[in-house]
Amino acid sequence: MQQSPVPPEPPIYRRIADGLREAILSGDLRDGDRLPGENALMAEYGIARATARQALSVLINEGLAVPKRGSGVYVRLFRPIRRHGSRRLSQRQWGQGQAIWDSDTAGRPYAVDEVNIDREVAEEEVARVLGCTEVWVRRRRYSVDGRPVQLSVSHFPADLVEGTPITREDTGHGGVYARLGDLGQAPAHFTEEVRARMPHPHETVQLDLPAGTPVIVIGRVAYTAAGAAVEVNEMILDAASYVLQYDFDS
Amino acid sequence: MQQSPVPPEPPIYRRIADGLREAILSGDLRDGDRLPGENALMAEYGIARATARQALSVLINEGLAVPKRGSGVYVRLFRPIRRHGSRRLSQRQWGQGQAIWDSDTAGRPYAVDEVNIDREVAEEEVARVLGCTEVWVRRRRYSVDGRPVQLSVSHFPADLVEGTPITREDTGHGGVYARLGDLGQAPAHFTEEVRARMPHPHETVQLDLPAGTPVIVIGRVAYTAAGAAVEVNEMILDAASYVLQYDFDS
DNA sequence: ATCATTGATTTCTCTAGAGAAGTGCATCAC
DNA sequence: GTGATGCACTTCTCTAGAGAAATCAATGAT
Repeated sequence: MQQSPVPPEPPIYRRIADGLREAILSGDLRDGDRLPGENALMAEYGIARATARQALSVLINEGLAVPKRGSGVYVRLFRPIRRHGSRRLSQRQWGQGQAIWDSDTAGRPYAVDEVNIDREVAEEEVARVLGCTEVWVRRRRYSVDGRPVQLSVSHFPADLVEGTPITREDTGHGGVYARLGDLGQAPAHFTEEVRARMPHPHETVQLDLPAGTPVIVIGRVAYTAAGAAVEVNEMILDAASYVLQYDFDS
Repeated sequence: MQQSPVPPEPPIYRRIADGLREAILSGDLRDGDRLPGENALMAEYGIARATARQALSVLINEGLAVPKRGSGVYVRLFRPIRRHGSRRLSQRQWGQGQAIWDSDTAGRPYAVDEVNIDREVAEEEVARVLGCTEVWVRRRRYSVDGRPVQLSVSHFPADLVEGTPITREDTGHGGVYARLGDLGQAPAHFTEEVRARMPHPHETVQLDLPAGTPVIVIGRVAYTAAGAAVEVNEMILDAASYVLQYDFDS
C-alpha cells in the first residue's frame, strides 16, 4: 500500500522558517530589519533553543538573513554591482533603462586593498593554457564602500612580462592591458568561464562572507589578435554583491 | 590592552569539519565515498550527537557532501555541463534548426520533461523591458541524464506571437528563434544578466537540489536588429551542474 | 526464484539545560 | 563632555537523551 492522501506536515523548525521567509519576501520585513531571535521564537512557539536555532539557520543558509552575535539576526539586502563582460557592446545602444535587476551602483569606486605580486611556477591548468611554466602572479583584493567584494589572481607568462611594470605594484596608466599593448601583445579576445559554488573557508575570511552566500568564480583568458594567450585570471566574487552582464550579437 | 598572541582554537565541530574537508579536497575521499556518520564521529571524538551533526552540516552547506537519510553522508561530485553564451546563439546554429542544447550537453542526452504555456499579464519587470502588458509565457524544465538541471521561463509579447507555433508546445524546426525569424523579428542581439544565490524552496524541489547547492540565475533579453525586445527569459540553473562560457572581443 | 517482512543501521527532529562570548546601552567617575 | 565600567541581552557552543523515519540487507514464505 501506499499513500499520501495526507501530505505530512513539515517539521516545526521548517514551518517557522517558512513563515519568516514569507515575511521577508513579501516585504513585511525589510532590508536591515531585525527578526525574532532565539529567545523570542522559544517563547512564541514553546520550543527548545536548538529548534529555534535550526529555524533561523535555514534562513541564514539561504542567504536571506545574517546573524550578528550578541545583537540579533537581521534581514539581508541585495544591492548588486553590475560587472560588464563586453562593455563595447553593452554601452549605449542597448541602453540601460532596460536592465532586469536595477543597480544604482554606477560610479562607486573600486579600491584595491591588498596586492601581492610573485614569480612562481604555474599550476598545471594555467601552464597548459599559457603554454609556459614560469609565470608572474598578481593577487589582489577589491573593495567597494569599504567592503571586500572580489579576489583576483592573474597570471602572465614570465618571459613575456619580465622587467615590465606588470611585475610591480604600480602598473602605470591604463593598467596591465595597456602594458601588454606596449609589448605588442594587446588583448583582443577574451573567454570567460563562469561557475557558482559555496565558498572555501579562506574565501569566507578574505571576503568576509556571511553564511549562505555563494561565490561566483570567473576564469578569464585573454588572447592577442594572433591568438596567443597572454593572461589567465581567476576571480572570486561575492555573489550577493554582483550581477554580471554579457552582451553579444547572434 | 589587546592581544591575540594566542589564536583561540576553533570549536570542535569546526575542527572536525576542517579535517573532513581536507580529506575531500585532497582526494583521500572521492566522488561518492561515504564519510563517517554521526555515530562514528560521536565515538571517535567523544562528542554529543548534535555536535557531530553540526560538523557534518558544515560540509553539507558547503556543497561538499550530500546526506542520504537512513544511509549515510556522501562526498559530492561536480560534472558540469558547458553552456556557451555567444556561440550557442549564433545565426548559424539556430538558422539551421539545430537544437540549442546540443552544444550545451556535448552529446549528453537531454529532455524537456515539463512544459507549460500560458497567456498571462506580465510582471512589472518583464512588462517594462518588453514594453507590453500581455505576454505568452513558456515554462520548461530541462533534464540531463534523468536529472533536472534547469528551469526556464520565457516571455514573448502577446500581440507579436499570437497564433504562431510559439504559443504551442511544438514550435517546429529551429525552435522559437526560427519562428521569430519567420515573423521578421529575428533576434540579433542578446543581453544576459547572471547572478548566483541560494535557491528558493520551490526551486529546491523542482531541481531536486541537495543542501549547499546555489543556483545560477540568468536573465536574458533578446533584441531584433531594430532594437525591439522580443523575448525575456529567466533561467534557473543548478550551479553544481553548469559552467557558463562567454566569448567576446575587446 | 520471487516477494514480503523483519531488524539493524542511519539520519532527522526535538527537548532541556548550561556556560562562553560578543553587543549595546545606561550609569558613573572624572 | 569624555571615557570607563557594569549589566542585560543576544548568539554561539556543547552535553545527554529519545523517538520518528528512511535505507539496506538478510530472512522467510510462497
